[in-house]
Amino acid sequence: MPIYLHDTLTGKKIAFEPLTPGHVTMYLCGPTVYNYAHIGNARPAVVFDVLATLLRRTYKLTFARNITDVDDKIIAASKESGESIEQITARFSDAYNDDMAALGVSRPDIEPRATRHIAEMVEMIATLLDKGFAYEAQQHVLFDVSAFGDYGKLSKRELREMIAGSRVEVAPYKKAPHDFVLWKPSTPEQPGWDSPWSRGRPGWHIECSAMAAKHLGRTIDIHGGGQDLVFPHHENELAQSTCAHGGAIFARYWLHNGFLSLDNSKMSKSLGNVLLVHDLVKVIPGEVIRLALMSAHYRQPLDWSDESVDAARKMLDRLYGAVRGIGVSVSERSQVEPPPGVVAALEDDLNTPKALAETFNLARQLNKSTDPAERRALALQIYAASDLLGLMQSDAEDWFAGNGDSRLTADEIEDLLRQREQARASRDFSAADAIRDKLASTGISIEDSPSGTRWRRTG
RNA sequence: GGCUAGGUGGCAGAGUGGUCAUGCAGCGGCCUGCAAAGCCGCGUACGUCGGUUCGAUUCCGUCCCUAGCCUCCA
Repeated sequence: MPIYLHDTLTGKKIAFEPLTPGHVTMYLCGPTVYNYAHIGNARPAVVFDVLATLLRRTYKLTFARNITDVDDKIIAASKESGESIEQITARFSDAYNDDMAALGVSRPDIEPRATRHIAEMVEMIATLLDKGFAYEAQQHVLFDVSAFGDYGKLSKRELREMIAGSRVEVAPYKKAPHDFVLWKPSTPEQPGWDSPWSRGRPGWHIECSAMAAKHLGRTIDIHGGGQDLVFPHHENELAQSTCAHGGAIFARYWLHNGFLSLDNSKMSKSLGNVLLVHDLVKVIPGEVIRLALMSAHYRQPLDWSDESVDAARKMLDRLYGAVRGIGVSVSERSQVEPPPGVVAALEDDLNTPKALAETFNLARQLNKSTDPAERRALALQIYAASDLLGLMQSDAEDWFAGNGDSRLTADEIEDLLRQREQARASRDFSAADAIRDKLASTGISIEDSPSGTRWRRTG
């Protein structure tokens, strides 16, 4: 079965095939490291992590996700805090990787940093100047949008419409409003690099073009990012790369994830409703956050709320509850082929909600079955599906032991359960229920079963 | 104003030209000392108005509404 992906450029879901048989190249726009990542930033990281896992089943994958470590926002942050730019970018890029790891996001194969690719950017800008796609003005270098006939094709905009609706303040050195900066001069206190045009720094868009070309080649298979990057960032990348590389196709498939809202409103600093992954992972299990981000199709809008988090937690409770008590080792689960229904769902443009539904169907079958061999086989299937999705990486017992606010230790709980078992054996049900109530009041719920009593933290 | 996506049952959220999504919540039953968990069953869901069709939630058009983008932004 081929993998189908929705391509923004053509607006269609098309069968995926890499340029080089057997080898896929993928580039994802990563963070600008001037602050912690918020929950909206985590969506593409998770989405493309799932895609990477899926692709690696069939292909060799080279996956690059950049780190933008030169940017006006970083300069501003440094000015504000007094912390050096190097300290800020080091601190927040480490934090980004830690936070994403907490969500089960694997490191990409390559994490290019903008500041280590200035030479490549300068070279690319020089090429664009040579070929007449860019011009120099007052120490700036600008891309001449009018020189690229396909400009607007990715974001499906007509240039004149954009100009009509434009709110861009036209800088005096620009020939046309939508020409964008490839290189801009730095003041002495700003970070800068020598170039033929000025001591300065690159524009944002050229960074990704240069890094993608260096590490993945002139034509990459998949280019991803959030929907809001389509214009202008990806449109501009597309223009630069195509023009610099003699018309070579820049990206063969463009993938964009939908926007995440918070309690049905846009996350923004001015509203003060920005949720940082860094804070969330302290109070919500990473898998819950990850599942919440996968509970809607990646191209759909997704609303983040206490309810959506709660729903994700309950879904995981159900899955862990099904496999609980069935001992499966890590090496065993890694050897099992994931269920065909789950694979098919993901191969159909990464339909994670459907993949989850398929997994829940397996859980129901497992719960229904009384045959130990069948139950075990189904548990392995559920684990294999979860491995594909990056979920259920905890032991089921640990999951239910959780880190709730109960003050009782596991030993104390087990001790109370033994007392309750004795009371039940002597049919002293009021004593047994008193113990159950006591446990419930500290956030422990219990379940009797033929094989003994289980407990879980619900607080 | 322009562009691009959407509008599915109490909620979340897939999908389809004509018998199943799935999860949560609710109701009834089974199981249980009672619960919990689990299992079984139930609820006449597809924004509006038209059109195509034997038949449309699914295709086409209109309208209404929502979101994102058009400016840094995942």
